[in-house]
Amino acid sequence: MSEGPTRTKPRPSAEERRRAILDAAIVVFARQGYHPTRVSDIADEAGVAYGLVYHYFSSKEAVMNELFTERWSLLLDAGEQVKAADRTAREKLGEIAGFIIDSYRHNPELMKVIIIEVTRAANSFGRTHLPEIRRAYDQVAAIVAEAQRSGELRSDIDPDFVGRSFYGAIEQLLSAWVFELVPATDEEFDAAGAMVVELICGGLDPRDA
Amino acid sequence: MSEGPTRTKPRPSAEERRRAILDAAIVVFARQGYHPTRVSDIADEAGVAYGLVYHYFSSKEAVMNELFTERWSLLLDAGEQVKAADRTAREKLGEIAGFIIDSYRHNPELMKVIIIEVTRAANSFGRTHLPEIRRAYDQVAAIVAEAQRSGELRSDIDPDFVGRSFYGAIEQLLSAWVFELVPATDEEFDAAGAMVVELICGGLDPRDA
DNA sequence: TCGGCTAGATTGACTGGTCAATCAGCCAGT
DNA sequence: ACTGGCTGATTGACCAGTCAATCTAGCCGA
Repeated sequence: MSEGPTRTKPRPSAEERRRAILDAAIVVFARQGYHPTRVSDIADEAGVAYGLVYHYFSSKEAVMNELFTERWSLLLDAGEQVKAADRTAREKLGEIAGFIIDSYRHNPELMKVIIIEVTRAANSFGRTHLPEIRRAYDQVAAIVAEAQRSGELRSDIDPDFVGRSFYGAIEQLLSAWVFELVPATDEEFDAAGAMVVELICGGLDPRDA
Repeated sequence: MSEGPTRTKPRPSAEERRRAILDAAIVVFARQGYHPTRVSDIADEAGVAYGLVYHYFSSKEAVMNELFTERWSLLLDAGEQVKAADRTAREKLGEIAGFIIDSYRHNPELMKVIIIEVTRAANSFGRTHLPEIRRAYDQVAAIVAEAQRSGELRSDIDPDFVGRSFYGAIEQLLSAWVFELVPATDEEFDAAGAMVVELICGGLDPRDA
């Protein structure tokens, strides 16, 4: 076989290896779910030896935590930005919804794993990461509370409840795409954000239409 | 020890035994979650031998399925009743929310198990029972669709999306009680139903208030 | 330039512990 | 004395995490 003249396979850097393992984990977690996947599945998908996973991560659980934390901190950062911006509450909620929907659009497997295995998995990772998850709810609640103070939104509904419901609606939205109950097309993605905001902010009353 | 004169322990009927096992399962599933509970935990809680669980049920999974199906069919029946009733959509959704909240009020452990282990557990029982779960969403969607046709509700939001969001909000509501983020008091129970309906049907617009 | 040397990366067979499910009988009630 | 509800020790499968051995890159002194 003709080999290149100098080197044919430069060994990947530690960072690249780590990334390869994380990316492989996204693929297999998305395909089979967290619990049914064996560590060897991750290693095989990444094309590395079983033991190497433990060289870069302390446990299978740590791999999952890394995936979640990495992405969720982006979401929280975006939320803080939006919260501080000078816009109507409606626009702010629209941007948060849009950010999440775009995350799904560009990285459906990762978002599937995060929604199914963490956010909705109240007894496993959802329990562990409750504080971070709540922080996202609280951002929405804060936006709503401020808008209630200024009179932009009616004040007779608990803002914490709105925050939870907002994410409840979004979870259901993504779940429907994940389980292919609704086609995950660009048109759906574009329409979905507006729908969440309309439902939560605008309600269903015809006086509004 | 003074024993009664005739019989001290009439052996429980088969039906009673079966019930005792199901009730024990509710307690331990609610306490520890489905996956971490061993079949011996159920047997111990019920005060029966390990093997007896397998006399009445084919597997640990079958116990869980029975718990879910038993209760969910009540919910679906109630939903059909409400759907057919002669009321406004607002009232109908209020009754469905009220039914679920009352279920939690009177049987918090069972509802905890159903919400956490089935409804929100998209990768285990949630997957298995998706068709039945969807049926509940569809009832809400049908109520909304009819109200849209009659003009009671605005028509520019997909009723299927409303159905999913409605249950998304309720899931979050119950989850908050389950994890004691919000006190599960009678006042909360009474207020919660109205809040769901207001948010989903009434929206947040002050023009409405 | 070359060989030896070390640290860190990489390998995968193996171990230990966990349970779900089975099954060979036991015994209470008739 | 029979029979079917009932018992619980046993078995078999599974898999996360360990670890001793091997490899490789790059450094250093001759």
